Amino acid sequence: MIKVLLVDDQELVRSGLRRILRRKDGFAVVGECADGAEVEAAAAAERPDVVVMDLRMKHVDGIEATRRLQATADPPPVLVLTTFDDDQLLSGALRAGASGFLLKDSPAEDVIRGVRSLAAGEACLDPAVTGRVLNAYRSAAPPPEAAADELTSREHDVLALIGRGLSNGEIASELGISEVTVKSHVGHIFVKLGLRDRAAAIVYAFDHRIVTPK
Amino acid sequence: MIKVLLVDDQELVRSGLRRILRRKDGFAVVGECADGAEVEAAAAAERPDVVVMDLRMKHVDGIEATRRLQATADPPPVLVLTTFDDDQLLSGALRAGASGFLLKDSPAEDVIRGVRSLAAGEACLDPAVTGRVLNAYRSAAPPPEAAADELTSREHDVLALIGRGLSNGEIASELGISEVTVKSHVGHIFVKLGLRDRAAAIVYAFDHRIVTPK
DNA sequence: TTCCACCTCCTACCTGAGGAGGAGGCCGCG
DNA sequence: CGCGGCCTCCTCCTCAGGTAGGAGGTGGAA
Repeated sequence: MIKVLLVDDQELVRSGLRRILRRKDGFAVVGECADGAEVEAAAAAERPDVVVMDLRMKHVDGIEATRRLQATADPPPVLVLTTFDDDQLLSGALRAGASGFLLKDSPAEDVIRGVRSLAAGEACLDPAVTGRVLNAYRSAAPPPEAAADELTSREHDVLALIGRGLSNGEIASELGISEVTVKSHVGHIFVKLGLRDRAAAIVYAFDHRIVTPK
Repeated sequence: MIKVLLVDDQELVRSGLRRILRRKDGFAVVGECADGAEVEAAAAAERPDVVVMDLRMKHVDGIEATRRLQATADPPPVLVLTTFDDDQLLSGALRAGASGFLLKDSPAEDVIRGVRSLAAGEACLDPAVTGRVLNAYRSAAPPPEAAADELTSREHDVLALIGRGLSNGEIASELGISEVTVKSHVGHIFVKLGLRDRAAAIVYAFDHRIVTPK
């Protein structure tokens, strides 16, 4: 039996979900909240296996409620169910610790599947948003540091500092050598990598993961 | 009618998939490959809407085949179907450009759903692996878009081009304005964002996801 | 030893980038 | 209507950045 806590400020939505879950075996709605502020207390009292959470709510929105809930001890997984397919919401919800993200125009069976997945410790994404998460994943954990191997180790050091936006003078004092020497290294880097100026070098450094954003 | 190309070195698996797809309306298996090396040619000949791809194959494995396929013009989406839930495979397949990743112990209906999703331009992940992708997403893409909103839209355009390593002159011709004007915009950007030079601006652009690596 | 790659530092020179300070035109808002 | 923000373009000036061509020192490999 999977215990579910429903969080949505609209009674209509909650009753719809209640109905859907009741029609299937194996689910029990153990509580409902109309406001994100109530979620923590309700979860502590009812110990649900899954929390189904709307995002747009008055007072405390779903993202903040999710964040607070996930900060408690042994929190239940949160399945976000929202009307709006918005990057801000998606990112915010997942970063707040949600394990599932479904759009409200999903068929009822998808919601059922989602709740089951989360109860099993898995995660669940709406197909409509999976692509975007995938893109982030792809660009996120890059394979190795690609082949900038034509560079000597010193040149590599210099390129890394260029990639951080440092001037030749700063690189010089950072490495404890003269600015002239830095210029020499920089020139060699440009020739070897076919770059035109340090702007191109910075872009190269990011593209080849010699430095990474923020 | 969704045209599907099956790629698996085991005839048994292909026939199983063929059967599953034939039982449902709206699917047509337009080709089969037993080797990753054949995929490119088959896709070019049959123009499938979705490619269902095994990973473990002789000669050319599924990841390499996916990579090659995605490098062609207007490639079909690839749904990876594999026996092994392995991080290396997951990461490799997604990075190679796969839009879906399902495990072979998924129920038939999940495969059907996956193919439909991919044909619709969406993506699809097995619940068992979604969690890991989500974790990467969380730790990876901090803010999808931070507030560089103090910039005017034109300044934002200019910053994006700076971030791609362009010179003032190149930005000018790209935007169809004079280099002098570009310099003016650039100066305003520096003041507003507290940057010292264009090197810092490039780093800023990457850090704030105004441009992204590779 | 000789050779070579690398690191270091040098001079001299040229150009793009950035700062300072405006100016004119367009448009939306009070 | 006038004000202010934005976009556009201008000049004059300075300097960091980049090019060109070298020279001396080290250490490892042939």
